[in-house]
Amino acid sequence: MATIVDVAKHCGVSTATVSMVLRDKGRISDKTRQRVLQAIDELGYVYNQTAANLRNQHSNQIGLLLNDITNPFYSEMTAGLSQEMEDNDLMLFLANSEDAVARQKKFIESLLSQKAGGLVLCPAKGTDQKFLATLKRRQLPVILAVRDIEGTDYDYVGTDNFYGGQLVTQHLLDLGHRHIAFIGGDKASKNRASRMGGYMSKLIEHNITPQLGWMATCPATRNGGAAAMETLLKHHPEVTAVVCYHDIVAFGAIRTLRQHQLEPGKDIAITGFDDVPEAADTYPALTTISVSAREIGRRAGEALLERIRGNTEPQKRIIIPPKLVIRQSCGYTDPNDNG
Amino acid sequence: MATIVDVAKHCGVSTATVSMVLRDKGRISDKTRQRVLQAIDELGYVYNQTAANLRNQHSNQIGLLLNDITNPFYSEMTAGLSQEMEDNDLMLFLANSEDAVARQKKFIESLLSQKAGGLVLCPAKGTDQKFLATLKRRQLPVILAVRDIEGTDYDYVGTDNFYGGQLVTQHLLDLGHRHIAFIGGDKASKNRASRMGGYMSKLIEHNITPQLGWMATCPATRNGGAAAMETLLKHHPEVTAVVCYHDIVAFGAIRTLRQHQLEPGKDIAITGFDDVPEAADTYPALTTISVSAREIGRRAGEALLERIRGNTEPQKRIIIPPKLVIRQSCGYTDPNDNG
DNA sequence: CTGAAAGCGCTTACAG
DNA sequence: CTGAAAGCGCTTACAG
Repeated sequence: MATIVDVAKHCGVSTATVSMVLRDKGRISDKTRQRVLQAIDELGYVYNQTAANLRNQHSNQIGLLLNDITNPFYSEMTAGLSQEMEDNDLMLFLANSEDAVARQKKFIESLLSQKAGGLVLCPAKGTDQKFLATLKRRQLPVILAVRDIEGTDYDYVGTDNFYGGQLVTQHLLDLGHRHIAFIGGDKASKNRASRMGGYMSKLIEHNITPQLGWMATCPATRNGGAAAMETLLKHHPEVTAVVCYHDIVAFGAIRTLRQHQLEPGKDIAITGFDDVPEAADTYPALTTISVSAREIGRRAGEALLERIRGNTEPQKRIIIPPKLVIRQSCGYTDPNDNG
Repeated sequence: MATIVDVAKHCGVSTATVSMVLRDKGRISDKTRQRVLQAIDELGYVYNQTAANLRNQHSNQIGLLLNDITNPFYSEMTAGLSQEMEDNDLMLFLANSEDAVARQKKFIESLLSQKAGGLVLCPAKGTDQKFLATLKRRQLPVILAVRDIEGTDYDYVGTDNFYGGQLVTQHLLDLGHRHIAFIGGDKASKNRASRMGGYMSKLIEHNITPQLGWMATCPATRNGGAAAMETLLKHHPEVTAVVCYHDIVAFGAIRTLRQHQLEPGKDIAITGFDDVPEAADTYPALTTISVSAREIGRRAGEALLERIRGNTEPQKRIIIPPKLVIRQSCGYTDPNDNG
């Protein structure tokens, strides 16, 4: 395996020169550059990034930690980030925390040990500021994505969950619904709290008292949504519409509806959050909040790049405005006809 | 930042000793080990993997190249592989080729430059043996996943596409269908050819002449499926059932069906391939071929680990048997009633 | 515009 | 069971 030394010898220059043409740095005469390039070609030289990493004290690698890559929302986000990284010759380390802080910690320690250049973090449930503070000390640039953490000064890229919750609830109210439930999500989830906050604020605005029984937590999965809908149906038959924590929960809830021969959009209105690709293709297609996961990934990548390049501006919070996407899962007609 | 040298000095041993306790190698007396561990703790020493990578001439990093991480099939596979990697303290590089050989090449070159330990490759469309042969020379362990390439001796993990195509076609034939179409997938796709081969073999077995007009290629996306179904409906109204290249194509096709007020499973039978999570939650739920993407990811990881550890057995081909999953998209009743 | 040389932080072969 | 030292292949500060 040829090294930079071989290349240098082969064309009678120093290794410094070779290194410089390799990275387009410093002033090298065109003639020398050509000679070096040719030697590289002739020797089949391959740049050894591991040596550069050691010498540079940092690598061209960045991490992405997700809770659940299996959720299409995160796949889309990953695609957006991956694109951004590729365009900048950075390599992307991927790991799935599955919402376990222990896994998260392990991954981040590997990152540190690899001298990774940065991290896009969708923090696992239960991540505390203290943990982030230790990260801070280690000088690793971090961008928080999707899930915010209070009391940190890392940049954050996400959406306005409160407003999204309002948007979807207002839509249901406009359609005439008065008995509106909210299901799904973890009790400790801040995003859930915000979405539910938006939901409740709209109920109040319309003089409807939020009922505790209308609000149920559940794992943010298809099965979680299905189970939550099951108990909701049993105990609160008065409900005519349900706001789901996100699309995946909604899909599970719809499954339960169908098992009860209830038609979403006709017998009961249902909404999601995220606007995952599948949402447009279910039957009826899901009315939901579009959050542009891909855009979140892209913007997180951009923000991370800036930090890696040494930008030390104060904390930035990039909030991508949510949009209501009206499809068929809330029907077209006056819901009072059915409820 | 403390190094191994600092640790060694701090407890009066050599760096060799520290290195050895760090990696649980060689014989170190328990007393020495304890002293070293304590020094590490006291100094807040962090192992520098980049130095180890340079010294070892290879890293603890492996690559995963996908065509489309946005397809839930690949997300599931990624989750399976990621799990396997984590269990073995390997880091996973992810990249999306989007079926462009140029991107694929670039990623693999980065991997080589990083001295990655191996690669799980879902080759991009148009990958030729020649390219794989050069990889071979570079000594990078590679496992092919999902898409096979002829004329290479790399291990392969995938499913039996031909048999899967047969399974689904036989099901449709059993239900009484005689005019069965096959839509979706790229003309050059080997997997598509195999699935379609299975489909045709079953038609022939039942004395049905496969019609060219019943078989349409299309991009393997939702929109591709939707468009293909559109033209099929227009030109071949005699068709009562359609085998889709995979689930995502089927979801797009179903969208078109709905737009024409056609009910899948009643007016027309439709099947998928992959058994993506969504398939169980669409309405009607999709009859499809289960391929266990997660298992493919896991097995690919296992196979790669073996190769990394120096196993030089001849090429291994791991074929995970496909299973027919009957749901509602082909109906329950005699399809002749409708067609 | 180019060269000589130190050093990044490990691991391992060798000696004891 | 442990130590001294070479070397992995780069990059950069310095000198010219």
